Amino acid sequence: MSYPREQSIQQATEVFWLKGYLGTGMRDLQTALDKRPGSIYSAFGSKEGLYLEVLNHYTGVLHGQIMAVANSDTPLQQLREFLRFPLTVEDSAAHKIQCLIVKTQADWAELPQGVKSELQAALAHLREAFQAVILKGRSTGELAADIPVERAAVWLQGQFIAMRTLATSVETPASLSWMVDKIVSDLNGEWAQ
Amino acid sequence: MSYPREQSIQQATEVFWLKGYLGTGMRDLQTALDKRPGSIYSAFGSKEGLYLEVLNHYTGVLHGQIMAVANSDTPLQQLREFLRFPLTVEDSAAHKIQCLIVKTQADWAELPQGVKSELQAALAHLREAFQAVILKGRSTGELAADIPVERAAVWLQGQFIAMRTLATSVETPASLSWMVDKIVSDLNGEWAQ
DNA sequence: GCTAAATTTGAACGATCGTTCAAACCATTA
DNA sequence: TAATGGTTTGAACGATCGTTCAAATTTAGC
Repeated sequence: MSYPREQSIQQATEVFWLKGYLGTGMRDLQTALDKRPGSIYSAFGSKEGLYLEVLNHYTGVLHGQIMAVANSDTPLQQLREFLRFPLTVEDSAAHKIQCLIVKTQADWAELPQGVKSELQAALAHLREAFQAVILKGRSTGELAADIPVERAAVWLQGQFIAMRTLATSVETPASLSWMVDKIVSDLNGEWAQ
Repeated sequence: MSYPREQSIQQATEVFWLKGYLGTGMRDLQTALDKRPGSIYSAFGSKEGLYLEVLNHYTGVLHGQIMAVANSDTPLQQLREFLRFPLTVEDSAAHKIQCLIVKTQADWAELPQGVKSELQAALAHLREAFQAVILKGRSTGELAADIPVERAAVWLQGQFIAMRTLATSVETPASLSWMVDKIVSDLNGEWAQ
């Protein structure tokens, strides 16, 4: 009984990811989920409620991917693959290059309070995962022992945003893969205090 | 007679910058410009037409700022100040931290074609300015002679996006000013081919 | 097979969207 | 003063927005 709910969340994710929170209408969602408005409202309460579930699910998956990087034996090597992956999606899924969280963040002033706070929480949650990557890299020796962990985590999140934003505005995202190497290289660059 | 037009564009910029293209309604604009719908439509044709003028004006100003960096004698020093500046805006203007172009880019799938192409052009135009900064830095010796110019320009645009996006989601943007130093330092970091 | 509870349906609501246009207004010239 | 040409006005349009809810349908228990 809660299986179709999971399915609805995935279909809604597709729409929100493509059109954004403001740009997605209830009628888009009715089409995507093949459900009438009353069903959606009885299951999720509101457009915001549905989006919050989408966002939480999305964040959980992304967090899991980053933690898998952190938990590997060669985190920096895995980080490379994690960063490179979105550059390789086919054209038909080009909207998936940009992170759903960053995309929604852009509409900040117009978002309902519930979405705002959940976005903040999602960003903080992912930052923890990036921090775990840094810590693990330090323990495997792939990163210098004196790298400032919190700053590096923020910075890494920034590089993640930069690459994915640039990639959305470029014809062949894969041509940006040199940036992955620069990110990893700069991680071991200067961190002057 | 075209002075109030300039003024209207500036007032419209404020609204679009705060609320985004989708989030801004004609009624928001009517209030901000203190004009009735007919006046706005006779002057700008449509919401899209007004936004295009806003975007072009905005891009021109930003381009000018970056070119001023490129034309200075110490471009890297000026780049520092250019990058640091948005981190110092007062709370009431927090929406000005994020670049209007990047903000609008996030709504890509929902934008009218005219806005899409103008956004692409704006990004390319600014990239040229960043490229001029790199070239000048190379010629003053602040940058290594063998730095890959085009890649560095793209990368610099990415760092610009990263910093401003991170800064919008942080309580005290000024606390990110260490990132400015890292950007300049990484500019002289590895650019392995 | 019958009943009760849970779920789904889809027409319809009021609000707001971008936009239009006849009428009112204003400045300039005759 | 009267006529003219350009602006500005603001009520109103059709479309779409998020949402509601009584009725129809499906499901579960006996």
